[in-house]
Amino acid sequence: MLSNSSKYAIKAVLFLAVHSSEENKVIVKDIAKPTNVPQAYIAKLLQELVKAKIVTSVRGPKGGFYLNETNLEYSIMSIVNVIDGEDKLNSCMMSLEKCNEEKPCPLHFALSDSKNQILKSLRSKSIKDVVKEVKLGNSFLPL
Amino acid sequence: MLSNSSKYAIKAVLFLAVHSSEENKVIVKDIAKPTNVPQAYIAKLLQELVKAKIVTSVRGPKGGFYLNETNLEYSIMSIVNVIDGEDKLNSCMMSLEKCNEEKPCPLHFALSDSKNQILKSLRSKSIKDVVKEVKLGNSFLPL
DNA sequence: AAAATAATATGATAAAAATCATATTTAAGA
DNA sequence: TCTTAAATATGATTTTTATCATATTATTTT
Repeated sequence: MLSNSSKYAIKAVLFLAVHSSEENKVIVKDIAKPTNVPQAYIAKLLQELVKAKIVTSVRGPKGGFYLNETNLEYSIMSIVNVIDGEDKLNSCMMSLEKCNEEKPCPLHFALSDSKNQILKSLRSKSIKDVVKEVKLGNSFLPL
Repeated sequence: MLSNSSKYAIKAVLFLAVHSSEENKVIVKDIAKPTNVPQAYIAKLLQELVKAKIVTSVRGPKGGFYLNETNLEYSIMSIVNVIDGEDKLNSCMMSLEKCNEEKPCPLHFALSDSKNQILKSLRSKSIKDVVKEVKLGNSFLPL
């Protein structure tokens, strides 16, 4: 459902959301280690996120990555969309072209409600929301 | 979430559930075509399903695949378990080792309820149940 | 201006998943 | 018993995904 790449990207963004700011940028190495993601790999994903304006970067000494206020407003879904593409999550779970509400496939009712709920959650939850929960101690970040 | 292989396997099994019987066996070619699955590929998956006793096979002329009464009792989940392995679906959606109810990861609440619901559906729905729904016209089989 | 430090761009390699091909075994029917 | 039609076993190839490596560009500091 979520690709490895998406999971990595989410991890990196959440890490930045909690640990970075414009005054406190974080370099790839220091994102890779605590999130358990190969450095060169996360570097590549971060580049895509920067292009999509979900993450902010500054080159050179004292440079690094951070999330600004605008970045924090993005939804978790938007991260997935950038990395895996828009349609990936939106299709029938059996990958059946012809499946729809009028002609549902045999697993449609078993799966689609729950899947839609997942989509809704990912769309409605912003990065900022997640940070809030972590700060309140409702969820945890050993990524 | 579901691998391509699992989706193919489910398609093949559902096709057999509706179109086969001991008196009316179906050969790979005639499973591959209507389900839109490459023949050599589905043949391999069917072998695994036969080993797991979810599908019955007979070799030689007049041979082929079919589902007997026992086969029909298996759940959709059991197909997935055979093809993708037992744990695949049971792990945290972020693939975080340390995520659990006491120390939930940031996406735990957003995702785990829905995911558990999907698991429950897949576990409780038998192949026979699906056939019933198709026969009642509640769902459709152009796979 | 030069040196150092960081991201960025690009592409190579490795691993996994999906797909294809072929020889072997089994059972039916002539 | 021989031929034929089917599954089965095995492994090769291709494609996709994941991972690694390196040269380039931008920015700060000296």
